[in-house]
Amino acid sequence: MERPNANVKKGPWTAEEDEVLISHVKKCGPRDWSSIRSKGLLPRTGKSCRLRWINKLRPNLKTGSKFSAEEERMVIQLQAQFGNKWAKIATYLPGRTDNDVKNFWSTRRKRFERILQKSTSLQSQNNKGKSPLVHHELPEVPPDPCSSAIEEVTSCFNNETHNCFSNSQKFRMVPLPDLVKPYLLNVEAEQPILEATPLNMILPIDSPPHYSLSQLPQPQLDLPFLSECKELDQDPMAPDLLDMFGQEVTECEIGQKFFKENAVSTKLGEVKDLSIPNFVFDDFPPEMLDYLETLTSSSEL
DNA sequence: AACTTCATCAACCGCTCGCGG
DNA sequence: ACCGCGAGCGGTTGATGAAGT
Repeated sequence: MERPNANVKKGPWTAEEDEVLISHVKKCGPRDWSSIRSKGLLPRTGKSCRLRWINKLRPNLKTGSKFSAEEERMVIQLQAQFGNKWAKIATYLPGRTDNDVKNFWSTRRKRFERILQKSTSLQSQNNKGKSPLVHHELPEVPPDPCSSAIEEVTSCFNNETHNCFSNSQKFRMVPLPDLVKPYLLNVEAEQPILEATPLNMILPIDSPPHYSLSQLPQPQLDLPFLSECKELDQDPMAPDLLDMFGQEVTECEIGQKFFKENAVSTKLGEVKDLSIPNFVFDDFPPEMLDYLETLTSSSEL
């Protein structure tokens, strides 16, 4: 058993340490991590050894190569589907680790937040002495029965005043592709920067190839269906559910498997999972979440 | 050239989960 | 049922280099 803090080395790995670790894995396989230290092979914790193997030494890793546009799209879609389940997402991206995906996502999140911050501070500067930005200046979008709640949330996210509670029919939209390439946001523009983006337009980014359900990459590991999803699979209600809520999924062409893995309901959590990266919701005040819950539960099955 | 800002990556930490005793 | 342990996961931090000013 490992004794904590007893002669444990931390920090960057050396080539020699890598060699030792690789030869351990060759001998014993990628397991028994803690024995590496207990046998005196390396002064590293089992945890550290495992991480080093998973993230750097494992064969067929795409180390050093940037995420392709395809991979970026996959991450966006899968994150919207699974949330921050980086390990799970990584199984759909050959050669990528959970750490890679996590780093990728947090980089974009930070970038987006920074741009949003710049954007709002610029707006408040521009609005000094003027009447504040009001909704009638913004593009008006007819409510969509399927996605209005989501669009509304999206619009609220980009509206620093959060006053969309009182005017739910007019939207200030965040074009979600900019979550991927937020540098496309024109923060200098005086005019309303963002145009309404219907939800079904969100996914195509930079003329992407179309995924079909069968084309979507399979995970590298077998991910068993959740039991409730098996039930869903056999549930005679399932076609109706697909009609009502699967539309977004099928339009997004995320894939039947994903859909099945996430029990469908109109609860807020699933709305989150199906549509918008979770961080969009992170800073919402509780009343907004309650409000969304109300919106979604009004069409409860 | 010096400084700042930003992006990327590697690694650690704390927590949870599952398993075996 | 409980406990201890190892493995795995997600969040976070720190180092480093590139790009911008």
